[in-house]
Amino acid sequence: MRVSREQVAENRGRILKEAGRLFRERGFEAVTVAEVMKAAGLTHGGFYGYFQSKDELIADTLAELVVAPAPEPASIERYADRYLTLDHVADCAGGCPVAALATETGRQTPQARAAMTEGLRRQIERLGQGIAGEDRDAARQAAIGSWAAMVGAVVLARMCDDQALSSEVLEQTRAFIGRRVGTVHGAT
Amino acid sequence: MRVSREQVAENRGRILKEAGRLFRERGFEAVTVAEVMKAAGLTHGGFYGYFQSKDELIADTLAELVVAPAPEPASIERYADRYLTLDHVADCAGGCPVAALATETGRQTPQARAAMTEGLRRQIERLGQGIAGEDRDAARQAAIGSWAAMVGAVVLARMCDDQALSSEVLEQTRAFIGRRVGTVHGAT
DNA sequence: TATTATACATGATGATCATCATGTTTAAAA
DNA sequence: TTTTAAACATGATGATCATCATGTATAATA
Repeated sequence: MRVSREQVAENRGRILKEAGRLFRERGFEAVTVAEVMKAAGLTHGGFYGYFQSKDELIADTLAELVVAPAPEPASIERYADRYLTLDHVADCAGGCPVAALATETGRQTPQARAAMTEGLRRQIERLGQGIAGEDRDAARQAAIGSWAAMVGAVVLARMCDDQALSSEVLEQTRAFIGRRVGTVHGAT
Repeated sequence: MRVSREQVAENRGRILKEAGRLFRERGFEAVTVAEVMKAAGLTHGGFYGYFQSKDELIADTLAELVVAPAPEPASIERYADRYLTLDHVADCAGGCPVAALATETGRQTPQARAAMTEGLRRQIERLGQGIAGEDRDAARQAAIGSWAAMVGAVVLARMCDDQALSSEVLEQTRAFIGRRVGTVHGAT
C-alpha cells in the first residue's frame, strides 16, 4: 500500500508534531515509538522508513520545535505576561519545549543538544531585541536573566503540588523581571 | 546471612545516597533498581526489603535530598555566587536536586511532588531571610525571582553544548539577580 | 545455647520496548 | 500499460526491567 509523495510529507509532519506533544508531556523516555506512530495515525512498523532511530526522531522533533517559532518582536514584559501563566504551566504538551525538555536534553545525543542550543541563541537574541535603548550589553543581560527566570519559574510551578504557591511563583517572578533597576528608582 | 541493626541502617542510608546521585545524574527512569543496589554494595534482591517499590525509593530519596540541607543563612548574592558556576553545572550528581529533577518530578507520585514542594517552601523562606530590611514582601519577591532565575540558568547551562554560552548564561544571570536584589532596600 | 526471624543473595517471571523481517498494495517510472 | 520500488501493516526478536520466589546464614531473642 504505497502512498503519494504529498501523503508521505504530510505523514512525516504529523509524526513530528505528535512526537513534539508527547515528548513535552511525558519526556523522551516514557514515550514509545509505537505510541508516536499511533498518534500520527500509523502503526509502529513504518517508523524506520522515516527515521533511523528514536534518537533521530528526538533530535528532529527538537529542531522543529525550537527553530520553527516566529520572530515575536514583543517586549520582554509582554512575553513574560504570556509565558508566566497557570495556563502555560498546565499546557505542558503545547507549551515551551525548553521548560518541558531542557533537563532531559542534556542527556541526549549531540544533535539534540545542538538544536536546543541554537534555540537558546535565538531566544536570547529575540528577547534582547525587545529592549530599546543604546546599551546593548545591558539589553543582553536583561534578556538572559529574564529568560532564565521565566524557564525556572515554569519548571518550579510545574513541580509544585500547591496551585497557590505555583501561582505566586509565576506572579512574583513576573514582578521581579519587571522591576526597574538603576539610579532613578533605586535609591540607597 | 542476616545483618546487624546498625548495618541495616547504614545500608539504607547508602541506598538513598547512591540513589540520590544516580537519579540526579541520569534521571529517574534511566536508573534501574539493580544499579542503585549495586552502587550501595548490595544485590537487587534485597531492595524490596527496604522499599515497597521504585516509586517509594524516588519519594524517599527526594525527601532526603530536599529536607536534609542546612539552613544556610547566607545572602542571596552569596548563595548565587556558589550556585551559578560551571562547577555546579558539571556536577549534576552532587548538585542541586531541583535543577536536576524538578521537571521529571512533575510526573512522579504525589509523595515525590510533595517532598519537592516542601523543599521549595523552605528554599524561598531561607533565601528571603538573606535579605535585610523592613519590606518583607519585597524580600519574598526577590527570593522567589532569584531562585527561579538560578534554577533556570543552571538548567539552560546544562542543556547548552557551548561552554562559552553556558558560562555567559551563568554570569549574566548572576548580574541580573544582583541588580534587582540590590534595589530591594531602596525602591519606591 | 537453642530457637527464631530476617537481611539479602541467586535466580525466575512477565511486561515493555526498540528494532528488524516480510508481505502487500499501489504510486511512479518506464 | 507494465514494471518497479516505496510505504507501511503485521508479526517477530532479543534486551531490559520491576518485581517476586526461595534458600541460607546469622543476629536477636528466649
